[in-house]
Amino acid sequence: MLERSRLDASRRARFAVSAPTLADVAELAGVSRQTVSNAVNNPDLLRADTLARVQQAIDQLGYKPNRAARNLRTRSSHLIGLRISPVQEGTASAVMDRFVHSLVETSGEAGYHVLLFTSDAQVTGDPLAGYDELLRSTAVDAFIVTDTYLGEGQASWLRERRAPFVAFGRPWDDANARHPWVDIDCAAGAELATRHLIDKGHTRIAWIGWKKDSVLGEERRSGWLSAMHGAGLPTTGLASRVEDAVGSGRSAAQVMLDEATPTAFVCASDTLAIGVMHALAERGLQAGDDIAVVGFDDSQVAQTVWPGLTSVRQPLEQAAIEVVKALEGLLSTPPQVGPSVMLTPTLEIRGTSGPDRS
Amino acid sequence: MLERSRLDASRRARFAVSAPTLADVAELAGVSRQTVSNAVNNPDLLRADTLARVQQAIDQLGYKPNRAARNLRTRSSHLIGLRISPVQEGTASAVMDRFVHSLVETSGEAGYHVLLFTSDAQVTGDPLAGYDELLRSTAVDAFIVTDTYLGEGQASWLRERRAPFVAFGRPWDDANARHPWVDIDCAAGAELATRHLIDKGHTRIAWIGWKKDSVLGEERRSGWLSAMHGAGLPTTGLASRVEDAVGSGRSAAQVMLDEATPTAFVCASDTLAIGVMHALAERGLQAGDDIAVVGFDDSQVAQTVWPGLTSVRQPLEQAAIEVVKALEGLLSTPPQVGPSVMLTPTLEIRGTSGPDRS
DNA sequence: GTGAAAGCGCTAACAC
DNA sequence: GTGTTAGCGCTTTCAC
Repeated sequence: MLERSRLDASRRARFAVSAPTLADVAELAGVSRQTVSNAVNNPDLLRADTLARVQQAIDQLGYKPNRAARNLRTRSSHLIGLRISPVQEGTASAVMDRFVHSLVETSGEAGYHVLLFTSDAQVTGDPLAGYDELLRSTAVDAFIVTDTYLGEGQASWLRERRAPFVAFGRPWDDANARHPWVDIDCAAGAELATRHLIDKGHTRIAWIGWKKDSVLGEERRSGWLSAMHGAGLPTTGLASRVEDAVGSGRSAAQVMLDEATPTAFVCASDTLAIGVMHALAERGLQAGDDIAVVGFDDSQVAQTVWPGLTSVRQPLEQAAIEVVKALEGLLSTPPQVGPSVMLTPTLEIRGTSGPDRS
Repeated sequence: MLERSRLDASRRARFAVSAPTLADVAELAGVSRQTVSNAVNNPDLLRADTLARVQQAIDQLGYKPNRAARNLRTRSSHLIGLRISPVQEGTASAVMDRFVHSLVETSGEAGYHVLLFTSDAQVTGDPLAGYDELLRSTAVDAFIVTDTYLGEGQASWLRERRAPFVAFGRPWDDANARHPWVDIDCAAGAELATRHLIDKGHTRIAWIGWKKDSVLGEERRSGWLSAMHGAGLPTTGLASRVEDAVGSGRSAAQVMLDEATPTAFVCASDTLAIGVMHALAERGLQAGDDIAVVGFDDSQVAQTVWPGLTSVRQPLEQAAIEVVKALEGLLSTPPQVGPSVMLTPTLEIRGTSGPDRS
């Protein structure tokens, strides 16, 4: 083992053997440090035999380039920041979880790691504080922005500072946005769900959606609308707009059942769909057999609840792949911004979407 | 604006104005670079007026220390690695999600960021590959290890390499383990659930748990056992051990209902509890009114399913706080390893745990 | 194709 | 208290 007097005591205490450096490899392979660097980063530049010798030294020592040094030199961290928002208790949502996982997996393959942070909006009062800190301290190379339906705050702030970022979610407010984004066509999802019910013979299909100020909710609602109109079916009195909560879905369904006699419900979320199922249970009705229900997001609730909630599933794995692809373009030199990507959801058909038996 | 000819073109292209450095602040404040460094890291060393002058220069320039440079110098990244495992589709589990969020929040307050990575076990065949890479490239200061019930592989591997880590989960296999850990007393959770049912008048309370090779499952089962024994109630024929899947819980409940006539079920997970509820629904029985059911983990499913699944809730927020506390000790100089922490879960009482009406 | 020199931005050690 | 010096480990010119 090489003597490493250059190492300070605290490091020795923490790690038994200090990590080998470029210099160690160079010495062992009998080449200069640059040659080792080239072997790692530009192997094509080396002669085959030199490369082999260096490679062997690298393997023998278990050399890995030191991140901090590389980051300092290249001015990049190969880290991407992702802000996560608080878990919504009492709802069925599960989108972020799956997306984060896919993102970590995909970005890992591209050589990036995902750095999580929270907005601390409740602490500092500024939801952008987390971004600012990471950006100014050059901790991350880029950001992934989600929740774009909440407004263009994040996006415009980042754009102003010329911080590279990719949005998962279209720029709802800003038609002139130039940043790369990936989104899922949730109107198509709602349309898919509605058509499925129409195929099952339903003609009075209700929409339980979110309040009008939710752009996402209006978008999903438009899918229901166009499917209904496309089939020449009535929609009057069949739409309801409420908070995204189980109780809200329940009450909305109760009112709807009394006033509009639908045979099926399409909902903007699994949370609302579960609420509808509660309303049915209260009336002794069985979702699927008596009244059809379709949710949105294919949450764990949809997957496990009796008798299985038919639900629109977002292709989050694919979304993550596209996001990372956009990211790689953005971080290459010169930066390349490809076309934005819109993905189409699928429908997971389960027990709650039975045929019309009225 | 200062002229910054030292900056390379690619950086200028990406960020409009380069980040100010220590030298910029020093120049503006009319002090040396070291003094600025002290102002940031050891403000006590400066005279009040110097500190104020430097601070003003910092604010004026919007200076933030460059992470990479600081990391290189201090040999620490203030990053902690957390391996996430694939999302389990079709189950009700939600533990990791909540834990990750709490961890990000808590560690952020302590000056650490959470770096996510996956094992890529399916790709490389080595579940420890992710750890190895991050460790050898000195990308993280420490790890948070979860899933310790799967064996001591991660822990012993990290210990061998003297990598600092805190485990969320006790060292099941290794009584001699010296690393800090935080865990939740799930036996106490199961006991809590069982006692609650006993208080409700139930005497024939069945256990639907995991297979015998699951240490976690056996631990939870022991809580049910001790509550039953403590109340002098019979347990013979009332325990079942199955896979953690809705279908398994359903079949187990069917068999149990036929053979042992329980009036209540305690389950090792919400997933199994949902399975039990399916079995009840198939027999026209109402969970809560006819037969009581209690789950484990307080998942979104428990929170939203009709009529509300009573479930054991793990104090994950508190666990994250304790983990970060242990981490701070571990990363201080000299490293301090405090006592391990065992937290007690609570019971979220909902509709499925009604009184015995038999 | 390989080596020598320089320096990224910061902080530890020491001089004053 | 403050300034000077040195160097963390790497990559980027630029000679040869």
